[in-house]
Amino acid sequence: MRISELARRSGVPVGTVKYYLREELLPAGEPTSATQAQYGEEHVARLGLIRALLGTGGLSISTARAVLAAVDDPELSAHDMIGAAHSALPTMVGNERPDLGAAHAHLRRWGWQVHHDSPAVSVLAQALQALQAAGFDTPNALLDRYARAAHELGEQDVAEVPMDSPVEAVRFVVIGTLLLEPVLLSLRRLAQEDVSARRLFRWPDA
Amino acid sequence: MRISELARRSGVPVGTVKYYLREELLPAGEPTSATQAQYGEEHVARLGLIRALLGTGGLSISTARAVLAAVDDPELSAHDMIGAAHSALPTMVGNERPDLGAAHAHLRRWGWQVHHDSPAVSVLAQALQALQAAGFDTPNALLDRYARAAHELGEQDVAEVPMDSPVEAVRFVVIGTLLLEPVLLSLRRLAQEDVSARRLFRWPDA
DNA sequence: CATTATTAGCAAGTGGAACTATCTAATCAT
DNA sequence: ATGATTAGATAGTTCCACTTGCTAATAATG
Repeated sequence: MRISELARRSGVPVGTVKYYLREELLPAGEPTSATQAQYGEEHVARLGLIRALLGTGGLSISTARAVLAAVDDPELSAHDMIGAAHSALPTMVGNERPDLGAAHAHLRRWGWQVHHDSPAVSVLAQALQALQAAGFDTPNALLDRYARAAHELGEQDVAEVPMDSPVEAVRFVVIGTLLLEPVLLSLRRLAQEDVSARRLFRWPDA
Repeated sequence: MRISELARRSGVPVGTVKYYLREELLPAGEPTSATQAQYGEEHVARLGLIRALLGTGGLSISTARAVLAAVDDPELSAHDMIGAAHSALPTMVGNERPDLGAAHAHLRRWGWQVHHDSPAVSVLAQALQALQAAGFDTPNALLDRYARAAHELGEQDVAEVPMDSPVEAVRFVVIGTLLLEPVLLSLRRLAQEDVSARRLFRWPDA
């Protein structure tokens, strides 16, 4: 398959395919001459993954490159995998490092064993800070409930990782972690709608 | 307080404050002359909220404007509020409308009462499509567990909405829905880390 | 074999988003 | 009255994810 067919099959414009090649998101095809290369089914699948990461996953090109590198790495061993996957994932931090104190206090309260400098801790800390800056109170009870729900999900996520193949496991963790996020968020919103509809939520006629 | 002090207090550069004024994210101050205006504490707080929405919340300027308009609207009545809040929230869709069939099938299975054309349904549908495009299998069992966790959170979210003041309620729903999202996502990742650490997750020595 | 289409690879351009800088005329602070 | 500050407007900047336009080489077709 040549580039134009690859473009047709994947629904990605030729120019964009070339761009992804340049950005090393998509591996080069097998060159058959100075101006031609062959692409296979794996390229079609890879483009599907790339579009999913960039679109729904909301990743930048450079983050996607890191994530895909993790997916490709056959050396990635075991428990480090989740760590590697997570550190390849986007942190959306950007600005100064937030105060990790509150976040660590919560983690201690829940007895969670996590790396002290895990990027997710920074994200949590920053999110808590943002809530505070926005004047939104976050009592422990609320966070505890969120933590419990998150922990149930985390257990299920980890339990489902296919243990027979490291390559598949990395794929599973990286993609599952990232692409299930919008699923989770939209389900939460839909659940809010459902609950509020069920309660026929109304004000006492202001 | 004049603009330079407002900028100092909030940590937002003067030029950016002016930009937010232009974009109608921040209400104008009380003008004291043709070239001067007074700002108050509410402006400082509002800037905190704006930065939280734009930064941690990941909203665009135009989406933030819609969200803030919802927060400001004292008319917004009751159960419509959650709907209004949600429709003001970002959909991150952008491209063509996805096939809603699968999403609706799940919602029917769960017996959730949601608006057929709720934006969250589109987000869910698109996320499911992205998973499929990425070659990631999402069996019903997995989604069911996610739905159950999400529904628990949704119940708690709705139960905590302060019913005594419509204005506060809108604030709570909009900010809570948006700014707790990164909290939830980071907690899920941390829970994954915790679970995988506990299991001393290892391969059988490849 | 001649002609047309396609391709790899590269450089430059585009459009949107979120600021950031500059300027002017008015006003304030001392 | 002299320097600092401000509102308001316009223009410029930076970054990002493409997109366009090229060239020289190769492939497909009649």
